[in-house]
Amino acid sequence: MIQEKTVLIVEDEPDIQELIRYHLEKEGYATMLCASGSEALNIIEKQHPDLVLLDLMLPEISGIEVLKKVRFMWNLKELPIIIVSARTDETDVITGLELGADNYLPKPFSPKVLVANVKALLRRASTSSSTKNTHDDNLTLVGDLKIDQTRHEAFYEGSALVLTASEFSLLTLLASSPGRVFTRNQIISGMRGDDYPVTERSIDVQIASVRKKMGSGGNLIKTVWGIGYSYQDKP
Amino acid sequence: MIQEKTVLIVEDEPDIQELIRYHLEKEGYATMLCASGSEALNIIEKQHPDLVLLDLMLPEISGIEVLKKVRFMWNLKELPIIIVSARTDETDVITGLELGADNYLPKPFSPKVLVANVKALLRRASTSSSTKNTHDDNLTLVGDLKIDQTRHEAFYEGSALVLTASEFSLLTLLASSPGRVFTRNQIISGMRGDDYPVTERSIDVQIASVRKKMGSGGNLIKTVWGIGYSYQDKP
DNA sequence: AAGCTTTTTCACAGAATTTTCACATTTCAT
DNA sequence: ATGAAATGTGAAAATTCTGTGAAAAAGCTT
Repeated sequence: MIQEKTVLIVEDEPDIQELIRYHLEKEGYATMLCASGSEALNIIEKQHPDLVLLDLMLPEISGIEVLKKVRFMWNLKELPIIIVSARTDETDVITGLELGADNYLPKPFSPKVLVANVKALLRRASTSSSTKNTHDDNLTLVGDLKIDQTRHEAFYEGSALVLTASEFSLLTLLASSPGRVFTRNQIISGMRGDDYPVTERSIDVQIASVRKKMGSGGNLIKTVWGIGYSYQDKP
Repeated sequence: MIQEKTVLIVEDEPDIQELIRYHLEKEGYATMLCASGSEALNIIEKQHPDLVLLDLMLPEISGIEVLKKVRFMWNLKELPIIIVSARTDETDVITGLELGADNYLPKPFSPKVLVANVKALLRRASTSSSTKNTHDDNLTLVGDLKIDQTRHEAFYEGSALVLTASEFSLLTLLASSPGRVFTRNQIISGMRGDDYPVTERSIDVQIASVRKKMGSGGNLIKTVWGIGYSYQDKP
C-alpha cells in the first residue's frame, strides 16, 4: 500500500486555504492546514509533513522567517517548500528562493499548476533521498556518531545527545564533512546564513557546549589552532 | 597540434638578445625582439606575446615603467613577465617583483635556467586560467610535498607536517607557485594582507621553522640572496 | 507580561604562536 | 682574502588565540 503524502498548507486566507486543500485531496494527498508562521513551525517540527506550501504574507512570523528557521536552525534541508505569493514585490520571492525554497507559485495559480508542482517536487524529494541511503532517513554516520536530520536527533555511542537547535546545527555541519576544517565564519554562515551578525567567539561557546554533551567523544571535535574547528574522521 | 608560444625579449644588448633568442627557439618557442621600453609596450599591446623577458636597464623607458604600465594601466595581470637583471641594482628587482613580475633571473644565467623558467611560467599560466576543475582546487602537489587546504594538512614524503597556522600559510604560498621568487614583503602580504605591520626579518624565522619541520626536505625552500625565498620546482 | 530556555557577549587565565632581538654565520663584490 | 651586507638561529618578549564561567540579551511558551 502506498504511503499517503502529507502536505502542509500555510495560508491565512480561508478561501484560498480551502481551494488548495480541495485540489490536493482530490489528487490523493493528505493535508494539514494552518494560518500562521508559529503554527507552521510547530506542525513542521512535530508532524513532519512531506511538503510545505508557504504563503509569504503571514501574521506574526513572516514566511521568510519560517523558511530561515526550517533551513538553518533545524537543518531540514530536504523538506520541500513551495512559496506561494501574491506579491508584486519580487524581493521576498527572491529572498525566499535564496534561502532555499524549492519553487515559487505566483497567485493566482491554476489548480493544475499547483498539483503539478507538488507532484514534481515530491517525486524529486523521494528519489533524491532514497538514492542516498538504503534506509529512508537522511542520516550522517561518522564513527560512533549518528545524526538523523529528518528526526532532528543525534546519538553518540548509541545514546541520544540532547542538543539545542544550534548545537545540532553546528554538529551536523562539522560531521557532514569530517576532516574538513571550518573557520568560525564558515560555521556561522553554514548555520545561519551569510550575514548573521554575531561575534566569532560565540562559536567557541557552542563548541564547548557540544563537546561537553558528547562526553568522552568531545575530543572528536578538533581545535585547529589559529583557524577553526573540524570533526575528526580518521582514528 | 600544439600552439606555439611567443616570447617577447626586451633587451638592449644585442649579444644577450641573440643568446636568449637562440636558446628559446631551440626549445620551440617563437620569439620577438625589441630593445627599448616603448617598443616593448607597443608590441605587448598589439601582438599579445605569451610571456615577456624584461631587462630592467633600458633606454628611454625603464623596465619598471613597462611593468607598471602592463600591470596597472592595461590590467594584463595574466601576462607572465620575467625580470632579467644584471643585479647591480637589487632595489629594482625587488620593486619589480612587488609590481607583479612573476620571477626574476639574475645575469648571468645559464640557458638551462632560462628555459626552465620560461617553461615553468608558461605552464603555470596556462593551467591556472583554463584548467580550474581538473583536480581538487584545494590540493597542492609539488614533488613529495602535498598540501590539503580543506583539511589544513600538509605532508612531506607521506608523513604529516605539524605546522602552525602561519607556517602552513607560508608553505602554501610558496608551494602554490613553485619556482617563483617571493620578496619578504610579498610573503607578508600574501599571508596577512597588505598592511600587516611586521619586520621583514620575521619571515626568516618562519622560514627556518618550516625548514626544520620538513627535515631533509627543508632545502627545497630556497633562499634567493638579496631578494627573498622560493619553493623549488625542478629537481 | 512573567518565566523559562537558548544564544550571545564579556572578561580573564592559561596556552600557543608570532615577533623581536642579539649574535653567529654565510654570501658576494672588491 | 676581506669587509659590508644579508641570512640563520636560539631565546626572550609580545601578541594572539582558545577555554570557560557567568552575565546579559534574545527567543519562546503560557
